[in-house]
Amino acid sequence: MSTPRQLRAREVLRVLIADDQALVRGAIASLLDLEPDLEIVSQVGRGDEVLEAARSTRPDVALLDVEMPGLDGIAVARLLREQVPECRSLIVTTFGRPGYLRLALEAGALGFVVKDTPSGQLAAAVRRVAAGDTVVDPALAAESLVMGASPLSARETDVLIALRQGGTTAEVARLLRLSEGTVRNHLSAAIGKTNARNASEAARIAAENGWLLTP
Amino acid sequence: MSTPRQLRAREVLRVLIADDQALVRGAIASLLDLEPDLEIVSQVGRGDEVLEAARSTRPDVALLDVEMPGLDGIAVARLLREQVPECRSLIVTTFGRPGYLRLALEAGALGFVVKDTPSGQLAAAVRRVAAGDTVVDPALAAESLVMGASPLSARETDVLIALRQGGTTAEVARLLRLSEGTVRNHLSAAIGKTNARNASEAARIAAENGWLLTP
DNA sequence: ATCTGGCGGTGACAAATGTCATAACGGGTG
DNA sequence: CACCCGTTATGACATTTGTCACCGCCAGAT
Repeated sequence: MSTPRQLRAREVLRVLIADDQALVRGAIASLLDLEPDLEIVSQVGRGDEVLEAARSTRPDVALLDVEMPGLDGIAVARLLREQVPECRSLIVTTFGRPGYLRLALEAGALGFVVKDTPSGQLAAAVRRVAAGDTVVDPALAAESLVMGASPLSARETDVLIALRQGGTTAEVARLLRLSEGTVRNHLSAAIGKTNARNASEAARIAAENGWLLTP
Repeated sequence: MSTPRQLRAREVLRVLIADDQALVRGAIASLLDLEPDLEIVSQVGRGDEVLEAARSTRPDVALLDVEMPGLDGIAVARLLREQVPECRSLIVTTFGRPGYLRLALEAGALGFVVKDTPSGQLAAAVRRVAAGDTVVDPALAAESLVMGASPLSARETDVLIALRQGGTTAEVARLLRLSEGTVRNHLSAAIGKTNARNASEAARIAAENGWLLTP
């Protein structure tokens, strides 16, 4: 039934895996290695190591975690699109942040699945992305539509990001070279837009919606 | 090639896997299935489904994620210890919270590894736990010693937990049936003990240290 | 029985945070 | 050009949050 006579060069799909948790990375590799038409050609644990690995091992598909040290998976997808365009990106992430999906697609990723999709479907997603189809988690797609894009302005986003790292507003002001009053203004706007009741809740809500990635 | 003539009863170790992320769960299963002496007898995605699965499938070792809906992995380990004592527990967690380790050992878990240990070592950890040895991530063990037990009183812990769910102190007070002033006092104490600069930072620090699990 | 120390609680006070009005500046857009 | 929007900034003000002194309770020690 399969077609042994079609001796295309593209019979075996070369796959790169990027995930910061070694155990998960190895486990996914062993899962995909069971498929005869998939070959794991590279495994990396940091976002900023993907590009070099992709250049040297020429994968057809890159499985990218979003949360990684060095560089997040969405930024990596953007780089791959520009510099290694023959490698398609499939984002595989822990949290179903609706905003991540939109950013990922804008960054040129073809696929987006969350880590609690059935493990049997991953190989199928890889094949479809390799073929040029887009693969998107349906539940997340729906949520992403209602949620829409981030309502936060660029500066408001910066302030929330800084707030999650340094603690107080005074420190945020110093970090961003702003006056304290300005920081409070941005925070007040962000609190209103996120329907939060204080700054830390606003930061939490924004993070949960995937609005704190620099686009 | 395998050894059909060595018909020992204990030749194959029966393993249960509990993790809320289906993809990770399946991937770990396929990783361990490569080992001829390990057999995956059960996979569950919720903490409160483990006990029933353990009773019906009689595993030798249970791999338990800490973060799970229904019941956290440490509480599950405690239950297994009491009600299915022949099943040893191995905690496999995403975050290396030092406090988790201590709680896990107190709950009767024999092993504790974080998800960024090399994937090749997982099978070895399973075998050692099955044999009754304790397996602990060395880096985490050292950190756990310096960190020690939680400095927070029971009530302070309650307040921080409530703060992470409801937003403002007023809501925390209503949730816990306390006066607002009392909540502020507990928070002040917690802020001092954690060297934080405001309540939300204290909550974050306590969570990162694994001090917010009800022991 | 009395002392003592930790914990939980109350109220007063100080400091930080959130809100609002206002204004100047620059970049786009009609 | 006039206009709108985002950014930065200031000052005034209400509210929330953090700190502290003090009190009552209970358990263990003396």
